[in-house]
This record gives sequence, structure tokens and C-alpha cells, in this order.
Amino acid sequence: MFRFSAGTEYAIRAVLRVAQSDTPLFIREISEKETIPKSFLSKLVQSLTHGGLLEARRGMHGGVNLARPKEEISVLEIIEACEGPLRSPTCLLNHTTQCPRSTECSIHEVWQKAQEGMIEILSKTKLSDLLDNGRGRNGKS
Amino acid sequence: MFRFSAGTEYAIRAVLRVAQSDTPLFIREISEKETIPKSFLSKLVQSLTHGGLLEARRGMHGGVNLARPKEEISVLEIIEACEGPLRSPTCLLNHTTQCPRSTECSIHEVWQKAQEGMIEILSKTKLSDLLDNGRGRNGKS
DNA sequence: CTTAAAAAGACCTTTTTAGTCCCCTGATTG
DNA sequence: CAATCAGGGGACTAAAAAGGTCTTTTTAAG
Repeated sequence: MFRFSAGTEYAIRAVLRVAQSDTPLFIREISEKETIPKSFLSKLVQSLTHGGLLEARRGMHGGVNLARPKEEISVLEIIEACEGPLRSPTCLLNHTTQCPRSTECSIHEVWQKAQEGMIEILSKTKLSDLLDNGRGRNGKS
Repeated sequence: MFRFSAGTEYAIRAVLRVAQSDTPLFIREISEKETIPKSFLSKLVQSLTHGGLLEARRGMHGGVNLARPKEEISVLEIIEACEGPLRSPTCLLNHTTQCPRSTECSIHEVWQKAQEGMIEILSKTKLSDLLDNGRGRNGKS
């Protein structure tokens, strides 16, 4: 139904690459391995470093690594870093915090609930959960 | 996080208007009451009639009404009618049904689960549920 | 056959997405 | 300190999607 934008998808792939590496990776390397346009990836890495998910160092021995442990970085954070913070809850039907349409706005509640479910799943899923997959379960609820 | 498009939102409002009326409504009427551009609304109504949600009759005593009872029309159907059918599950990371990237694709599962939750809520919510709101509960789970 | 309403499709405008390009800044090393 | 290699960051662009208009056609009722 809802799909990630190309940028967000690239970002997820890039972060997972970095998470799997012991040493810093160059943007160029990630770009090649994941076939993401280098200059576009560069932008995404900027967003991710600003978001506090990645750290990047310049110069010859530079490269990108995780800013925090795998266990503490959620998929939701990656999405937010790329697409901007989630919009605060507003009336679905007129995009304000006021709600002049009394009857119709009942949809608001439903939508809110649906979104909260999704957000919970995405925020509970950490990089470490994605990486264990297939080689040893970690018994996550 | 994810927002309805303007069209989908208009469609929901329009369908709710129709659902509240005993007699058929003209597109013009809905357009005025909901302040939706008339010719744009006209398109949306077409999508909704094609989707089997609304019935429209032409001519002097024409207008739009529900094609099925309020209890049988879900919010999800409205969304699908406007935005096309939900895409079938594919690998999140490369948009095919194959999944060449073994490790990274674990994200697929999570995303799938998150979407299913949302879809379930939206498909269980019928027009009747939205209209009862505030004037008599119907004990829906 | 006139009138009123939806259907349909061509068209247009604005916004968003996806990406490129180029120069700047910071670190390393000879 | 200069060369070089890496990321930072802004301006820019092309293409696609969203949002909306306009005009003509079809259908139904009086």
C-alpha cells in the first residue's frame, strides 16, 4: 500500500551494510555494492549523520560507521531521518489540529490507531534484529 | 507518517456525505458542502463507482448513492478505489518477488507485518462504524 | 427535443522525487 | 605546506506524480 521512497530504501540498505562491517566503509564502496548512485547516497548519508544514526569521517582513512550500537537504531529512525519527522497528529480531514467537521472526523481516530500500530513495529525493530535473521534467533517478542 | 492524498481524503468525505443521505446527492451538492473542486470530485466519483462503492445516475433526477449498505463498505476499499489496488507483496529492497539480497531483506518481513496490521484496521472499519461515532456506541471490538 | 446531470478524456500546473554537479572543508601524508 | 582523498553542502535539473481544469459526449427525465 504505502511504499518507501527510493531514498529511504537506499538508506536502509546503506545502514545495514555499514552495520555489517567492522571497519568504516567509504560512500563509494557502499554505492558500488548496493548500486546506489554515489552522489545521491552522499546526500542520504548526510541526513543520517544529522539524524545521529551514522558517523562519517573525511580524509584518507575516513568512511562511515554507525553512531550508536546496532541494538539501539530502529528502522523508524532511518525513515524519519530521510523523510523528515513524522507529522504531529492533526485532523485527518482538514490537516489542522482543530476539527470542524464533527461527524466525518471519526475517521481520524481509526487512522491514528492504524498508524500507531505501524510506528510501534517500526520503532521496535532494530538493526540487530534485521541482521540476526536466518543465522540464530534472538527470541525477540 | 503516511498521509492520505488529497484525492483519497476527498473521496472519504464524499462517501460519508452520501452515506448520511437518504436520497441521491448531486456531485455539485457534495462539492459545495465539502468544498471539493467539482470536476475533481467528478473523477473521484467515477473511481468509486468503478470500484463498486457508489452508484451514479445521470439526468435530471440523477445523483450519487451507495452501491452497497454502509455496513459493507470499508475505509480500505475507498483508499484502494482511489489509489489503485494495493501492491502485492514483493521484496522490499528491490521491488521484485525474487529476493537476491539475503541478509538485508529481513526488513521485508517487518514491513509486511506492519502493513498487514494497518490493512486489517482499515478493512474492518466500515462506513457504519464511522457514522455512529458520538451518537450511540455499537460495541465494536 | 431540451435540459440537467454524470462520464470520459485531453490538457495543464504545481509539487515531489530522484538525481547530478561543482565547489568547499577537513584529514592524512609525503 | 601542498597534494590528495574523503565527506559536506548548496544549486540545479529532469522526470514523474499529484492536483485540478475544460470540453465534449452520453444518458435520463420532462
